[in-house]
Amino acid sequence: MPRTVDHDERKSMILTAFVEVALAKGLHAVSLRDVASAAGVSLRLVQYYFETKSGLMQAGLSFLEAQSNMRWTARLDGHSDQTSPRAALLTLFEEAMPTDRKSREFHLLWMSYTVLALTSDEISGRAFIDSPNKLKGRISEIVKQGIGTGDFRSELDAEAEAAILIGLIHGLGTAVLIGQQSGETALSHLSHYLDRLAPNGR
Amino acid sequence: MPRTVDHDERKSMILTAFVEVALAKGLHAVSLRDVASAAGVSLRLVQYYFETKSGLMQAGLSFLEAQSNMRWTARLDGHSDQTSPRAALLTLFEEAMPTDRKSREFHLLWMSYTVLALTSDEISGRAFIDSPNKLKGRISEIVKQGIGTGDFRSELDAEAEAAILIGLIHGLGTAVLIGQQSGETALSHLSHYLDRLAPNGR
DNA sequence: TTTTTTATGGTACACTTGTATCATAAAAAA
DNA sequence: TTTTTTATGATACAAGTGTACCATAAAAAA
Repeated sequence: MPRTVDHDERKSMILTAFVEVALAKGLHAVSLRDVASAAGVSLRLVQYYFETKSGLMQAGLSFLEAQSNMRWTARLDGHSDQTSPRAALLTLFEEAMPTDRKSREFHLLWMSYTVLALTSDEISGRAFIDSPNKLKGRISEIVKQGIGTGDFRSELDAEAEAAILIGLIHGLGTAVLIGQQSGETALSHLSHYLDRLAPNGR
Repeated sequence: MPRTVDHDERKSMILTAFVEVALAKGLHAVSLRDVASAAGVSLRLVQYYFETKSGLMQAGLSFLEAQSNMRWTARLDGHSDQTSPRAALLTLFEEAMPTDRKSREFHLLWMSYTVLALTSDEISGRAFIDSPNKLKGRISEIVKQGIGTGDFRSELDAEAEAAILIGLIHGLGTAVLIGQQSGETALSHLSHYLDRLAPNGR
């Protein structure tokens, strides 16, 4: 096995270029040549590492997912358990809102992929169900915990609350992304909403 | 002026074909030839009526908006004023959830256009802010009215409530669209949420 | 040193795309 | 009836696309 080059490193370099192009021209308009040129490699090399365009697109999605997961764990590390349920949810919201550039980029591409998965079948739609479901599970846990500690009202249905909360997160996130709302007001709305879950809540 | 043909009728016939193709292949993959063939006309004719592809795309968006407006007014006619604020909001939700085929199609295309507007500048992004803002205004009115009649708690901030509600509508709508949630559960969550706005609400 | 495998470059092909051009039927206006 | 405007058809063109094929440097294995 000669010329041993780190395959994964090469791949992620190309994928970084892919993301760059997708952000500049739109995911639907990405071409192999664009990616190659953005990565500073030949067209052939992109083919070599991803076989087909469809392969590149799927790898791009996985790449995004991985990056997002890293972000989430980095953000939620340390924060665990001792903080109040309310603070935990707020941290979740802060991470989920597309406020900084990186996050906005992720939201945009994720949305683009969602549309693609809904129309063509080049992209499997499973990720777009599994990923929010995972988040929903996390939220549900926090809500349950909050009910247990008395931070939240005892009559709350944790599952239903979690469904509403991810709906809110997604809806407000999109509103921020398209510029209908600022990130700050969205967060204040979420905070306002959390107040109502408390037993003494207005 | 010879050969007087109803221009608008011809246009909307072609636009119907456009929507059909966009649903089948995805908005990003629509070609003028596809539309022409779906409409049973020549490529030249599509050019004749819409000049350029960009023209067709923009006309397609206006077409969708117009159709959606017709649906909204048709649904909300008669319902006005006498019904309770809660019932009025529920009707709004029912209309906004992508449950039937027509509504799902609209949601999908609207989302596709949103993505397009965010990446390329072929499509103006204003519609995607104005349209939800109009809805937000309507909701805000209903909430205000509900506060006035005592149906809703007096301490509510109508504007903030409206922002939260459109966020919820959008978020849950997308969840239904991608199949993460059924329309029924989404509606039940919304109904559940509305309970909390009442003065006696849990 | 020869051979074989890995990694990379160059390029050609068939196809689709949007757009532009030339032609023409048909009906109103002269 | 002739002329002019409107509506439609056929087709050509240049550009960009994904994919396939052929070559080759370089390093490990023989």
